[in-house]
Amino acid sequence: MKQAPANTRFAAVAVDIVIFTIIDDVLCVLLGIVDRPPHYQNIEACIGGLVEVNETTEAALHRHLQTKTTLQNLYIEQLYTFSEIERDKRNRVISVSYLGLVRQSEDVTSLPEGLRWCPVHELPKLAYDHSDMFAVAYSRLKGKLAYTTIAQFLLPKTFTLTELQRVYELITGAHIDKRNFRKKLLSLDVVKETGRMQEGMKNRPAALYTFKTTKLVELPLLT
Amino acid sequence: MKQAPANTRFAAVAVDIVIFTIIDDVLCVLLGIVDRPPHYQNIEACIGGLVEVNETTEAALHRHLQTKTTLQNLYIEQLYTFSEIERDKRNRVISVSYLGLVRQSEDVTSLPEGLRWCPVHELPKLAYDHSDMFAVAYSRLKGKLAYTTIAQFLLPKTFTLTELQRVYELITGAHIDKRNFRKKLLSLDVVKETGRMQEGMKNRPAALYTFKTTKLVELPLLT
DNA sequence: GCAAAAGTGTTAGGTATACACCCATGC
DNA sequence: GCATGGGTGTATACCTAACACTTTTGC
Repeated sequence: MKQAPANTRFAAVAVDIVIFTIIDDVLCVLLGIVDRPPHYQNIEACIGGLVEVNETTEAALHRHLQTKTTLQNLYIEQLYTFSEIERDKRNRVISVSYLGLVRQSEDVTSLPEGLRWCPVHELPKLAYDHSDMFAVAYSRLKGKLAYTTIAQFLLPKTFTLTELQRVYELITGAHIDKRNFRKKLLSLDVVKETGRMQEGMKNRPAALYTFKTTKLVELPLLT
Repeated sequence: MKQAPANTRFAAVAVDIVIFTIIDDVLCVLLGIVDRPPHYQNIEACIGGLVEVNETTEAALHRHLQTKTTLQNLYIEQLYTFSEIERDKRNRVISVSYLGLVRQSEDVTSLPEGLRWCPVHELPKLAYDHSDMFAVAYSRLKGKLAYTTIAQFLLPKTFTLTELQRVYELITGAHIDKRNFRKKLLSLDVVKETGRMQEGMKNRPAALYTFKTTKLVELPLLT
Protein backbone atom coordinates (compact mmCIF):
# COMPACT_ATOMS: atom_id res chain seq x y z
CA MET A 1 0.00 0.00 0.00
CA LYS A 2 1.24 3.40 -0.92
CA GLN A 3 2.26 5.42 2.12
CA ALA A 4 1.87 9.04 2.95
CA PRO A 5 5.10 10.95 3.43
CA ALA A 6 6.63 10.12 6.81
CA ASN A 7 6.71 13.68 8.07
CA THR A 8 3.15 14.49 7.18
CA ARG A 9 0.97 12.48 9.45
CA PHE A 10 -2.09 14.40 8.61
CA ALA A 11 -5.66 14.92 9.48
CA ALA A 12 -8.08 12.37 8.22
CA VAL A 13 -9.76 12.95 4.91
CA ALA A 14 -13.44 12.13 4.66
CA VAL A 15 -16.12 12.25 2.01
CA ASP A 16 -19.70 13.33 2.60
CA ILE A 17 -22.59 13.44 0.19
CA VAL A 18 -25.74 15.51 0.10
CA ILE A 19 -28.24 13.35 -1.75
CA PHE A 20 -31.46 14.80 -3.09
CA THR A 21 -34.52 13.10 -4.42
CA ILE A 22 -38.15 14.02 -4.96
CA ILE A 23 -40.76 12.08 -3.02
CA ASP A 24 -44.46 12.82 -3.33
CA ASP A 25 -43.80 16.18 -4.92
CA VAL A 26 -41.40 17.25 -2.16
CA LEU A 27 -37.65 17.76 -2.51
CA CYS A 28 -35.90 15.68 0.13
CA VAL A 29 -32.37 15.08 1.32
CA LEU A 30 -30.89 11.93 2.80
CA LEU A 31 -29.94 12.14 6.47
CA GLY A 32 -28.44 9.60 8.83
CA ILE A 33 -28.38 9.49 12.61
CA VAL A 34 -25.02 10.33 14.15
CA ASP A 35 -24.15 8.83 17.50
CA ARG A 36 -20.71 10.02 18.51
CA PRO A 37 -20.65 11.22 22.12
CA PRO A 38 -19.98 13.62 23.57
CA HIS A 39 -20.35 16.16 20.78
CA TYR A 40 -22.73 14.51 18.38
CA GLN A 41 -25.74 12.78 19.86
CA ASN A 42 -29.35 12.87 18.79
CA ILE A 43 -28.37 14.73 15.70
CA GLU A 44 -28.39 13.96 12.01
CA ALA A 45 -25.89 14.46 9.22
CA CYS A 46 -25.32 13.65 5.61
CA ILE A 47 -23.80 10.27 5.04
CA GLY A 48 -20.11 9.80 4.43
CA GLY A 49 -17.00 8.32 5.92
CA LEU A 50 -13.24 8.27 5.89
CA VAL A 51 -11.05 7.94 2.83
CA GLU A 52 -8.41 5.23 2.94
CA VAL A 53 -4.83 5.82 1.90
CA ASN A 54 -5.13 3.66 -1.17
CA GLU A 55 -8.39 4.90 -2.62
CA THR A 56 -9.55 8.05 -4.36
CA THR A 57 -12.26 10.16 -2.79
CA GLU A 58 -14.67 8.91 -5.46
CA ALA A 59 -13.86 5.30 -4.60
CA ALA A 60 -14.33 6.02 -0.91
CA LEU A 61 -17.65 7.67 -1.64
CA HIS A 62 -18.91 4.68 -3.59
CA ARG A 63 -17.72 2.34 -0.88
CA HIS A 64 -19.61 4.23 1.81
CA LEU A 65 -22.69 4.47 -0.38
CA GLN A 66 -22.67 0.73 -0.94
CA THR A 67 -22.19 -0.20 2.69
CA LYS A 68 -24.66 2.33 4.07
CA THR A 69 -27.44 2.48 1.50
CA THR A 70 -29.06 0.47 -1.24
CA LEU A 71 -29.21 3.39 -3.64
CA GLN A 72 -28.22 2.75 -7.23
CA ASN A 73 -27.38 4.84 -10.27
CA LEU A 74 -26.87 8.13 -8.55
CA TYR A 75 -25.75 11.21 -10.37
CA ILE A 76 -22.72 12.46 -8.42
CA GLU A 77 -20.55 15.53 -8.70
CA GLN A 78 -17.92 16.98 -6.41
CA LEU A 79 -19.10 19.98 -4.46
CA TYR A 80 -16.60 21.61 -2.14
CA THR A 81 -13.87 20.72 0.32
CA PHE A 82 -14.40 21.77 3.91
CA SER A 83 -11.35 22.18 6.10
CA GLU A 84 -12.25 24.29 9.12
CA ILE A 85 -10.17 22.96 11.98
CA GLU A 86 -13.09 22.58 14.37
CA ARG A 87 -15.58 21.39 11.79
CA ASP A 88 -15.50 17.99 13.47
CA LYS A 89 -15.11 18.59 17.19
CA ARG A 90 -13.62 15.16 17.80
CA ASN A 91 -10.73 15.10 15.35
CA ARG A 92 -9.19 17.06 12.56
CA VAL A 93 -11.02 15.88 9.47
CA ILE A 94 -11.03 17.48 6.05
CA SER A 95 -14.14 16.60 4.10
CA VAL A 96 -14.52 16.45 0.35
CA SER A 97 -18.24 16.85 -0.21
CA TYR A 98 -20.38 15.65 -3.08
CA LEU A 99 -23.78 16.38 -4.51
CA GLY A 100 -25.90 13.33 -5.31
CA LEU A 101 -29.21 12.97 -7.09
CA VAL A 102 -31.43 9.89 -7.14
CA ARG A 103 -34.23 9.26 -9.57
CA GLN A 104 -37.70 8.88 -8.15
CA SER A 105 -38.59 5.22 -7.91
CA GLU A 106 -40.01 2.74 -5.46
CA ASP A 107 -36.76 1.52 -3.93
CA VAL A 108 -35.81 5.05 -2.94
CA THR A 109 -38.19 4.89 -0.01
CA SER A 110 -36.90 1.61 1.41
CA LEU A 111 -34.03 2.87 3.52
CA PRO A 112 -31.88 1.02 6.07
CA GLU A 113 -32.47 1.72 9.74
CA GLY A 114 -31.10 5.09 10.83
CA LEU A 115 -31.55 6.81 7.49
CA ARG A 116 -34.43 8.95 6.30
CA TRP A 117 -35.47 11.32 3.55
CA CYS A 118 -36.02 14.75 5.07
CA PRO A 119 -37.95 17.44 3.20
CA VAL A 120 -35.53 20.29 2.57
CA HIS A 121 -37.92 22.78 4.09
CA GLU A 122 -37.99 20.88 7.39
CA LEU A 123 -34.26 20.39 7.69
CA PRO A 124 -33.02 20.27 11.30
CA LYS A 125 -29.66 21.60 12.42
CA LEU A 126 -27.11 19.05 11.29
CA ALA A 127 -23.95 17.68 12.88
CA TYR A 128 -20.46 18.91 11.97
CA ASP A 129 -20.68 21.63 9.32
CA HIS A 130 -23.26 19.70 7.36
CA SER A 131 -25.78 22.51 7.49
CA ASP A 132 -23.31 24.60 5.51
CA MET A 133 -22.65 21.66 3.26
CA PHE A 134 -26.34 21.27 2.57
CA ALA A 135 -26.59 24.98 1.76
CA VAL A 136 -23.79 24.72 -0.78
CA ALA A 137 -25.37 21.64 -2.32
CA TYR A 138 -28.82 23.19 -2.57
CA SER A 139 -27.39 26.32 -4.09
CA ARG A 140 -25.43 24.29 -6.64
CA LEU A 141 -28.52 22.30 -7.52
CA LYS A 142 -30.57 25.44 -8.06
CA GLY A 143 -27.80 26.98 -10.11
CA LYS A 144 -27.28 24.00 -12.36
CA LEU A 145 -30.98 23.54 -12.90
CA ALA A 146 -31.03 26.78 -14.84
CA TYR A 147 -28.33 26.00 -17.35
CA THR A 148 -28.05 22.22 -17.52
CA THR A 149 -30.25 19.16 -17.89
CA ILE A 150 -29.48 18.09 -14.32
CA ALA A 151 -33.21 17.77 -13.61
CA GLN A 152 -33.18 14.49 -15.50
CA PHE A 153 -31.41 12.81 -12.58
CA LEU A 154 -34.35 13.54 -10.30
CA LEU A 155 -36.89 11.94 -12.63
CA PRO A 156 -37.54 8.39 -13.80
CA LYS A 157 -35.98 7.57 -17.16
CA THR A 158 -39.32 8.32 -18.80
CA PHE A 159 -41.47 11.12 -17.52
CA THR A 160 -44.18 13.52 -18.56
CA LEU A 161 -43.45 17.14 -19.39
CA THR A 162 -45.56 18.16 -16.43
CA GLU A 163 -43.37 16.10 -14.12
CA LEU A 164 -40.27 17.77 -15.50
CA GLN A 165 -41.86 21.16 -15.08
CA ARG A 166 -42.67 20.28 -11.45
CA VAL A 167 -38.99 19.59 -10.77
CA TYR A 168 -38.21 23.12 -11.85
CA GLU A 169 -41.06 24.59 -9.89
CA LEU A 170 -40.19 22.68 -6.73
CA ILE A 171 -36.55 23.65 -6.73
CA THR A 172 -36.81 27.24 -7.89
CA GLY A 173 -40.00 27.87 -5.95
CA ALA A 174 -41.41 29.77 -8.91
CA HIS A 175 -44.50 29.09 -10.98
CA ILE A 176 -43.81 28.35 -14.62
CA ASP A 177 -46.23 28.82 -17.50
CA LYS A 178 -46.98 25.44 -19.01
CA ARG A 179 -47.07 26.56 -22.63
CA ASN A 180 -43.89 28.57 -22.42
CA PHE A 181 -42.06 25.79 -20.63
CA ARG A 182 -42.94 23.24 -23.27
CA LYS A 183 -42.13 25.56 -26.13
CA LYS A 184 -38.70 26.31 -24.70
CA LEU A 185 -37.90 22.77 -23.72
CA LEU A 186 -38.86 21.27 -27.06
CA SER A 187 -36.91 23.94 -28.92
CA LEU A 188 -33.76 22.88 -27.05
CA ASP A 189 -33.90 19.43 -28.60
CA VAL A 190 -32.86 17.53 -25.48
CA VAL A 191 -35.91 15.34 -24.95
CA LYS A 192 -37.81 13.03 -27.26
CA GLU A 193 -41.19 11.35 -27.14
CA THR A 194 -41.14 7.66 -26.32
CA GLY A 195 -44.46 7.14 -28.14
CA ARG A 196 -45.83 5.62 -24.96
CA MET A 197 -48.45 7.13 -22.69
CA GLN A 198 -48.91 7.31 -18.99
CA GLU A 199 -51.28 4.57 -17.75
CA GLY A 200 -53.70 4.24 -14.89
CA MET A 201 -54.47 7.92 -14.61
CA LYS A 202 -57.99 8.96 -13.82
CA ASN A 203 -57.65 11.82 -16.31
CA ARG A 204 -56.27 12.24 -19.78
CA PRO A 205 -53.00 10.28 -20.03
CA ALA A 206 -49.84 12.28 -20.69
CA ALA A 207 -47.21 11.49 -23.29
CA LEU A 208 -44.01 10.00 -21.90
CA TYR A 209 -40.71 11.60 -22.81
CA THR A 210 -37.10 10.71 -22.24
CA PHE A 211 -33.85 12.65 -22.40
CA LYS A 212 -31.89 12.05 -25.59
CA THR A 213 -28.72 11.49 -23.57
CA THR A 214 -28.07 10.57 -19.97
CA LYS A 215 -25.14 12.97 -19.92
CA LEU A 216 -25.43 16.36 -18.32
CA VAL A 217 -25.93 18.88 -21.12
CA GLU A 218 -25.18 22.56 -20.67
CA LEU A 219 -27.72 24.95 -22.08
CA PRO A 220 -29.97 27.68 -20.80
CA LEU A 221 -33.09 25.76 -19.87
CA LEU A 222 -34.50 28.54 -17.81
CA THR A 223 -33.90 32.20 -18.35
CA MET B 1 -1.98 20.84 18.36
CA LYS B 2 -5.05 18.93 17.38
CA GLN B 3 -4.32 15.41 16.28
CA ALA B 4 -5.69 13.32 13.52
CA PRO B 5 -7.41 10.13 14.65
CA ALA B 6 -4.85 7.53 15.63
CA ASN B 7 -6.00 4.92 13.16
CA THR B 8 -6.10 7.22 10.17
CA ARG B 9 -2.57 8.10 9.35
CA PHE B 10 -3.47 9.50 6.05
CA ALA B 11 -2.08 10.79 2.84
CA ALA B 12 -0.80 14.32 2.84
CA VAL B 13 -3.16 17.09 1.91
CA ALA B 14 -1.82 19.85 -0.29
CA VAL B 15 -3.12 23.04 -1.81
CA ASP B 16 -2.30 24.25 -5.31
CA ILE B 17 -3.34 27.41 -7.04
CA VAL B 18 -3.75 28.31 -10.69
CA ILE B 19 -3.13 32.05 -10.82
CA PHE B 20 -4.09 34.07 -13.87
CA THR B 21 -3.21 37.59 -14.83
CA ILE B 22 -3.13 39.61 -18.01
CA ILE B 23 0.25 40.93 -19.17
CA ASP B 24 0.62 42.95 -22.36
CA ASP B 25 -2.76 41.85 -23.63
CA VAL B 26 -1.99 38.16 -23.05
CA LEU B 27 -3.65 35.88 -20.49
CA CYS B 28 -0.92 34.26 -18.42
CA VAL B 29 -0.68 31.71 -15.67
CA LEU B 30 1.89 31.49 -12.89
CA LEU B 31 4.25 28.52 -13.07
CA GLY B 32 7.11 27.45 -10.85
CA ILE B 33 10.00 25.11 -11.54
CA VAL B 34 9.69 21.72 -9.86
CA ASP B 35 12.85 19.85 -8.97
CA ARG B 36 11.94 16.58 -7.34
CA PRO B 37 13.92 13.67 -8.77
CA PRO B 38 13.37 11.18 -10.09
CA HIS B 39 9.88 11.84 -11.37
CA TYR B 40 9.74 15.60 -11.63
CA GLN B 41 12.73 17.34 -13.11
CA ASN B 42 12.91 20.10 -15.68
CA ILE B 43 9.18 20.52 -15.45
CA GLU B 44 6.90 23.24 -14.21
CA ALA B 45 3.77 23.22 -12.06
CA CYS B 46 1.37 25.56 -10.37
CA ILE B 47 2.53 26.72 -7.00
CA GLY B 48 1.30 25.13 -3.80
CA GLY B 49 2.42 23.10 -0.84
CA LEU B 50 1.35 20.91 2.01
CA VAL B 51 -1.38 21.68 4.50
CA GLU B 52 -0.42 21.43 8.16
CA VAL B 53 -2.57 19.66 10.70
CA ASN B 54 -3.53 22.84 12.47
CA GLU B 55 -4.42 25.05 9.54
CA THR B 56 -7.26 25.24 7.08
CA THR B 57 -6.59 24.80 3.39
CA GLU B 58 -7.16 28.53 2.92
CA ALA B 59 -4.59 29.34 5.61
CA ALA B 60 -2.11 26.95 4.03
CA LEU B 61 -2.70 28.55 0.65
CA HIS B 62 -2.03 32.02 1.98
CA ARG B 63 1.08 30.81 3.78
CA HIS B 64 2.50 29.29 0.62
CA LEU B 65 1.59 32.37 -1.40
CA GLN B 66 3.39 34.60 1.07
CA THR B 67 6.53 32.53 1.25
CA LYS B 68 6.78 31.84 -2.47
CA THR B 69 5.54 35.02 -4.11
CA THR B 70 5.15 38.73 -3.48
CA LEU B 71 1.65 38.83 -4.93
CA GLN B 72 -0.93 40.83 -3.04
CA ASN B 73 -4.72 41.17 -3.06
CA LEU B 74 -5.54 38.13 -5.11
CA TYR B 75 -9.05 37.03 -5.80
CA ILE B 76 -9.21 33.39 -4.72
CA GLU B 77 -11.85 30.71 -4.96
CA GLN B 78 -11.74 27.00 -4.37
CA LEU B 79 -11.74 24.95 -7.53
CA TYR B 80 -11.67 21.20 -7.16
CA THR B 81 -10.07 18.48 -5.08
CA PHE B 82 -7.84 16.01 -6.88
CA SER B 83 -7.30 12.62 -5.32
CA GLU B 84 -6.03 10.21 -7.94
CA ILE B 85 -3.68 7.86 -6.15
CA GLU B 86 -0.83 8.29 -8.61
CA ARG B 87 -1.34 11.99 -9.18
CA ASP B 88 1.92 12.60 -7.35
CA LYS B 89 4.25 9.74 -8.22
CA ARG B 90 6.32 10.21 -5.07
CA ASN B 91 3.68 10.05 -2.36
CA ARG B 92 -0.02 9.89 -1.85
CA VAL B 93 -1.13 13.51 -1.84
CA ILE B 94 -4.63 14.85 -2.13
CA SER B 95 -4.70 18.36 -3.50
CA VAL B 96 -7.31 21.01 -2.89
CA SER B 97 -6.91 23.36 -5.83
CA TYR B 98 -7.76 27.05 -6.07
CA LEU B 99 -8.29 29.59 -8.79
CA GLY B 100 -6.46 32.89 -8.29
CA LEU B 101 -6.65 36.16 -10.20
CA VAL B 102 -4.23 39.05 -9.92
CA ARG B 103 -4.87 42.56 -11.14
CA GLN B 104 -2.58 43.93 -13.81
CA SER B 105 0.01 46.16 -12.22
CA GLU B 106 3.78 46.72 -12.25
CA ASP B 107 4.69 44.45 -9.36
CA VAL B 108 3.07 41.49 -11.06
CA THR B 109 6.03 41.14 -13.37
CA SER B 110 8.70 41.14 -10.65
CA LEU B 111 8.71 37.48 -9.72
CA PRO B 112 11.12 35.56 -7.51
CA GLU B 113 13.64 33.23 -9.16
CA GLY B 114 12.05 30.05 -10.47
CA LEU B 115 8.63 31.52 -11.17
CA ARG B 116 7.30 32.90 -14.43
CA TRP B 117 4.13 34.04 -16.10
CA CYS B 118 3.38 31.70 -18.97
CA PRO B 119 0.91 32.65 -21.72
CA VAL B 120 -1.95 30.18 -21.55
CA HIS B 121 -1.60 29.36 -25.21
CA GLU B 122 2.03 28.33 -24.77
CA LEU B 123 1.49 26.16 -21.72
CA PRO B 124 3.93 23.23 -21.47
CA LYS B 125 3.01 19.86 -20.03
CA LEU B 126 2.95 20.35 -16.27
CA ALA B 127 4.06 18.16 -13.38
CA TYR B 128 1.65 16.03 -11.34
CA ASP B 129 -1.91 16.45 -12.64
CA HIS B 130 -1.49 20.19 -12.96
CA SER B 131 -2.34 20.18 -16.64
CA ASP B 132 -5.79 18.90 -15.67
CA MET B 133 -5.91 21.40 -12.86
CA PHE B 134 -5.15 24.21 -15.26
CA ALA B 135 -7.90 23.01 -17.59
CA VAL B 136 -10.45 23.05 -14.79
CA ALA B 137 -9.32 26.52 -13.73
CA TYR B 138 -9.44 27.94 -17.23
CA SER B 139 -12.86 26.46 -17.79
CA ARG B 140 -14.12 27.90 -14.51
CA LEU B 141 -12.72 31.30 -15.41
CA LYS B 142 -14.43 31.27 -18.80
CA GLY B 143 -17.68 30.14 -17.25
CA LYS B 144 -17.74 32.73 -14.51
CA LEU B 145 -16.81 35.49 -16.91
CA ALA B 146 -20.19 35.13 -18.57
CA TYR B 147 -22.37 35.49 -15.51
CA THR B 148 -20.33 37.33 -12.89
CA THR B 149 -18.15 40.40 -12.56
CA ILE B 150 -15.05 38.26 -12.07
CA ALA B 151 -13.26 40.19 -14.82
CA GLN B 152 -12.73 43.01 -12.35
CA PHE B 153 -10.05 40.98 -10.60
CA LEU B 154 -7.93 40.93 -13.74
CA LEU B 155 -7.98 44.71 -14.17
CA PRO B 156 -6.58 47.63 -12.20
CA LYS B 157 -9.06 49.21 -9.80
CA THR B 158 -9.79 51.85 -12.45
CA PHE B 159 -9.88 50.91 -16.08
CA THR B 160 -11.31 51.94 -19.40
CA LEU B 161 -14.28 50.20 -20.94
CA THR B 162 -12.07 49.09 -23.79
CA GLU B 163 -9.73 47.39 -21.32
CA LEU B 164 -12.65 45.58 -19.74
CA GLN B 165 -13.90 44.54 -23.14
CA ARG B 166 -10.42 43.19 -23.96
CA VAL B 167 -10.56 40.93 -20.90
CA TYR B 168 -13.71 39.37 -22.29
CA GLU B 169 -12.28 39.06 -25.77
CA LEU B 170 -9.01 37.55 -24.58
CA ILE B 171 -10.64 34.91 -22.45
CA THR B 172 -13.57 33.96 -24.63
CA GLY B 173 -11.58 34.32 -27.83
CA ALA B 174 -14.53 36.04 -29.49
CA HIS B 175 -14.79 39.50 -30.94
CA ILE B 176 -17.29 41.76 -29.19
CA ASP B 177 -19.04 44.76 -30.70
CA LYS B 178 -17.96 47.87 -28.82
CA ARG B 179 -21.31 49.61 -28.84
CA ASN B 180 -23.28 46.57 -27.76
CA PHE B 181 -20.78 45.78 -25.01
CA ARG B 182 -20.99 49.27 -23.53
CA LYS B 183 -24.75 49.41 -23.76
CA LYS B 184 -25.12 46.08 -21.96
CA LEU B 185 -22.49 46.80 -19.36
CA LEU B 186 -23.81 50.21 -18.43
CA SER B 187 -27.37 48.89 -18.23
CA LEU B 188 -26.23 46.37 -15.60
CA ASP B 189 -25.30 49.15 -13.23
CA VAL B 190 -22.13 47.55 -11.91
CA VAL B 191 -19.53 50.14 -12.96
CA LYS B 192 -19.37 53.88 -12.48
CA GLU B 193 -17.30 56.66 -14.01
CA THR B 194 -14.51 57.99 -11.83
CA GLY B 195 -14.61 61.34 -13.62
CA ARG B 196 -10.92 60.95 -14.40
CA MET B 197 -9.37 60.32 -17.77
CA GLN B 198 -6.57 58.19 -19.00
CA GLU B 199 -3.34 60.20 -19.36
CA GLY B 200 -0.27 60.01 -21.56
CA MET B 201 -2.06 58.40 -24.47
CA LYS B 202 -1.07 59.46 -27.95
CA ASN B 203 -4.71 59.34 -28.96
CA ARG B 204 -7.99 60.46 -27.50
CA PRO B 205 -7.96 59.68 -23.75
CA ALA B 206 -10.57 57.26 -22.45
CA ALA B 207 -12.79 57.75 -19.43
CA LEU B 208 -11.76 55.73 -16.38
CA TYR B 209 -14.35 53.52 -14.71
CA THR B 210 -14.41 51.50 -11.54
CA PHE B 211 -16.63 48.69 -10.27
CA LYS B 212 -19.21 49.82 -7.75
CA THR B 213 -18.27 46.97 -5.44
CA THR B 214 -15.21 44.75 -5.13
CA LYS B 215 -17.45 41.78 -4.42
CA LEU B 216 -18.20 39.24 -7.09
CA VAL B 217 -21.64 40.01 -8.47
CA GLU B 218 -23.72 37.43 -10.30
CA LEU B 219 -25.47 38.61 -13.42
CA PRO B 220 -25.50 37.77 -17.08
CA LEU B 221 -22.78 40.00 -18.43
CA LEU B 222 -22.49 38.13 -21.68
CA THR B 223 -25.23 36.27 -23.43
C1' DG C 1 -3.43 67.15 -41.09
C1' DC C 2 -2.81 62.52 -40.03
C1' DA C 3 -2.86 58.40 -37.26
C1' DA C 4 -5.02 56.10 -33.49
C1' DA C 5 -8.36 54.87 -30.38
C1' DA C 6 -12.76 56.84 -28.03
C1' DG C 7 -17.30 57.42 -28.17
C1' DT C 8 -22.11 57.22 -29.83
C1' DG C 9 -27.89 55.32 -32.20
C1' DT C 10 -30.83 52.89 -34.99
C1' DT C 11 -32.96 49.00 -37.04
C1' DA C 12 -34.34 44.26 -37.64
C1' DG C 13 -34.87 39.76 -35.97
C1' DG C 14 -35.51 36.72 -32.41
C1' DT C 15 -36.74 35.45 -27.76
C1' DA C 16 -39.48 35.80 -23.52
C1' DT C 17 -43.83 36.61 -21.49
C1' DA C 18 -48.59 36.82 -20.74
C1' DC C 19 -52.75 34.73 -21.44
C1' DA C 20 -57.61 30.92 -22.19
C1' DC C 21 -59.73 27.29 -24.14
C1' DC C 22 -60.58 22.49 -25.87
C1' DC C 23 -59.31 17.42 -25.21
C1' DA C 24 -59.07 12.69 -23.36
C1' DT C 25 -59.82 9.81 -19.71
C1' DG C 26 -62.02 7.58 -15.26
C1' DC C 27 -65.65 7.49 -12.51
C1' DG D 1 -71.68 14.49 -17.64
C1' DC D 2 -68.38 16.05 -14.69
C1' DA D 3 -63.98 16.47 -12.62
C1' DT D 4 -59.09 16.30 -13.58
C1' DG D 5 -55.01 17.27 -15.63
C1' DG D 6 -53.15 17.23 -20.82
C1' DG D 7 -52.30 19.73 -24.55
C1' DT D 8 -52.14 23.78 -27.77
C1' DG D 9 -51.30 29.37 -30.35
C1' DT D 10 -50.94 34.26 -30.62
C1' DA D 11 -49.74 39.05 -29.72
C1' DT D 12 -46.60 42.14 -27.35
C1' DA D 13 -42.61 43.73 -25.22
C1' DC D 14 -38.01 43.20 -24.70
C1' DC D 15 -33.45 42.05 -25.77
C1' DT D 16 -29.79 40.90 -29.05
C1' DA D 17 -27.06 41.66 -33.01
C1' DA D 18 -25.49 44.01 -36.82
C1' DC D 19 -23.63 48.02 -38.51
C1' DA D 20 -20.35 53.40 -39.58
C1' DC D 21 -19.16 57.70 -38.58
C1' DT D 22 -17.52 61.69 -35.72
C1' DT D 23 -14.46 63.21 -31.86
C1' DT D 24 -10.29 63.97 -29.36
C1' DT D 25 -5.70 63.74 -28.68
C1' DG D 26 -0.32 63.47 -29.85
C1' DC D 27 2.84 64.05 -33.16
